[in-house]
Amino acid sequence: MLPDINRLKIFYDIYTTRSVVAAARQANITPSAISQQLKKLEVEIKTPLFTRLHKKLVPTGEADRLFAIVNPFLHDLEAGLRTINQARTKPSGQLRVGAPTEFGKAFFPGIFSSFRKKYPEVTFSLTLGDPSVLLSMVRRGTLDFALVDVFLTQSRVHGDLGIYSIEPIIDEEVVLACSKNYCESALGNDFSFKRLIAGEFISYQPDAMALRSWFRHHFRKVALHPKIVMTVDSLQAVIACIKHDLGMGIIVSHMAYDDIRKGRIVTVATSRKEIINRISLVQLQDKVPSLTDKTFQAHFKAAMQKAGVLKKFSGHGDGF
Amino acid sequence: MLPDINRLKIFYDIYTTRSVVAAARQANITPSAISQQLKKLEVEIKTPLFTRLHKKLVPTGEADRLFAIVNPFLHDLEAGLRTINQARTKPSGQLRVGAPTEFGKAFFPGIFSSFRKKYPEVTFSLTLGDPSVLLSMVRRGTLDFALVDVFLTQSRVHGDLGIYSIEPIIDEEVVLACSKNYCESALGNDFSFKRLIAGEFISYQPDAMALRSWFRHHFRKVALHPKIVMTVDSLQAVIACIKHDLGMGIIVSHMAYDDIRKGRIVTVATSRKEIINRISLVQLQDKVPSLTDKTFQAHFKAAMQKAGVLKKFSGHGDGF
DNA sequence: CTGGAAGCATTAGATAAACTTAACTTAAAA
DNA sequence: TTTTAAGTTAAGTTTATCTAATGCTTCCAG
Repeated sequence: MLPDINRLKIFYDIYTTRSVVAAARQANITPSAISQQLKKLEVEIKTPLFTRLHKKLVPTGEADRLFAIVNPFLHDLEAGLRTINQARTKPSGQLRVGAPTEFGKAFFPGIFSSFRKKYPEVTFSLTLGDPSVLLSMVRRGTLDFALVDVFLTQSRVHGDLGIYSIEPIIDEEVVLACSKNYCESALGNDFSFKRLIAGEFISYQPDAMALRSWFRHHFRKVALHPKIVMTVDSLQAVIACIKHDLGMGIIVSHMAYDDIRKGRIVTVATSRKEIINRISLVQLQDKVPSLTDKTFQAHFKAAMQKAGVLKKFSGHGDGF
Repeated sequence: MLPDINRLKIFYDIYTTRSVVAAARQANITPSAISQQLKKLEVEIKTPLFTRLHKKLVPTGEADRLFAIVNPFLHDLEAGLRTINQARTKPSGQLRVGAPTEFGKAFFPGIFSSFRKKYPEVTFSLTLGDPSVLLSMVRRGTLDFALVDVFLTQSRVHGDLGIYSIEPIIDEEVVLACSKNYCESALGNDFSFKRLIAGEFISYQPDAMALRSWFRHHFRKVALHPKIVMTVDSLQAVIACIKHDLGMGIIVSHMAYDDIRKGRIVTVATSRKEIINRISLVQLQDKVPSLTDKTFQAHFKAAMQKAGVLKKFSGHGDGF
């Protein structure tokens, strides 16, 4: 059905130059080869493309139509390859990264912005989502890499983790927090299970998964019916609610660093260590990272380092 | 710079199937060949296109971009070739024809219309112009063929006529005509040079070329200062002016067939035969005419035959 | 946990192209 | 007329593509 596509390039050379000899020079082969290729192409598509006039080739209407198809393609191809190739010396092109919803919303806009100041040829596509979604996108090649809470999913990821390279980047401290006010008036500074469970809570989802796992971790008990006074699927919003004395909520400590340091927000401490949410950089094990990948990842890690995530509150931050 | 383009087709097969084996089936070659070609392509463009996962090929971002270029091209190409090929069994596509201005305006709309009733897949591009323009367009392949007053130009066509195939189609009788009224009242039915030159004329151009050559032909004299009462570059308009007794004008007899037959318009007869304007079908000698070409040309000739151009008034109509 | 099965990669050898050289044709220029 | 330039053709060579056979790895079934 389709002709030999290389011949179309030769056709292009002939069409643009209107000459076999000129086309041969352009293609760095002999006129004879050009002539033969053109003939074969005409046989393949069963249509004459040029009327042979002495020392001249006059394109037929079919040649015009074919050229109209081939010409833009060859230009697109050349431009595309130039772009692709230039990405080997200078970061450029689109970077497709995935991140957990809250984490992504909080950090990436700023990181993207600062990165693009250095490398304006790079564009981004940020996908926010659950680990399982992000991992499968990485596996399908839809994402170049993703930041993922691997610990949370490790077990229930379909397919095996062996195909990924997983590099821990930061450990988020997951804490139950409330305002200083609330801590004194509602809890009387008492962090016992009984006292806590009787309080009010702000949750991300109606099922209060995060809350339940916090209680499971810290008290080995299930918080049967926490009194959810507010449900909002945004970390920033939960922090704001806490500050307005609405109740207690699960937050990531470094996201409210200043408020905690200055005592406006209090984290509920128990005898057990805090839950650590390990966020890792996940990419395909066998993928050779592009220059753009590597450059951005370095930039990202530096930014995380600089933000000093976690280390301020506990000691188990630097992972492996 | 550019990679081997055939490999891009193989890349396309791999990308769409995400599998070497499936691509091999599609291309009717062995998986080994596919694998080798992919490897060579990746070396050529110095960019990995797929990360090899067990039993799976995951496209990189570069592969996505390349595919975005190759995919539409292959589809366009296939569609284009289908169209081109179908033109071998059924007239279709664009027919680019040239014609003298007046002749084209008068005949082609109707002929195109009747042709498209039979062959709705054919579209037209009609170029009206002088012989020299039309011939050079034919020579450059911009027109598939043209109707041309060859006699008028024969001598001053640049390049030689040998490259064209020239087939006389019709001989137009070029006459000086006026209304019956005008003939009687203004000329007194006297067609002598003196009487004629004293009359009023309708001309196409201010320089009255056609008029002058009519007088040169019929009286061997130059009509020095004909009294041009109207200038309009349209044969139909000139005929209308004549019918309104405005004066005499050069027209092509068959265009006013009915009016002449019924005596409403009178042609000025002299001792010499009428000027014959031979219109020929011109195309490149060596061009193999497409089915669409041939079908339309047959249709055109039949229509001319049916119109019975010229034969009604004189005998030298059927050319060679 | 062991033994196919399935998919991809690699090699060498076979096959099929693409290319070159050289001779020929033709039309235009000198 | 001779010369030149462009295109074509035929034959031989070179190059590249393909196949066949083999190995590797992972997945799945027994």
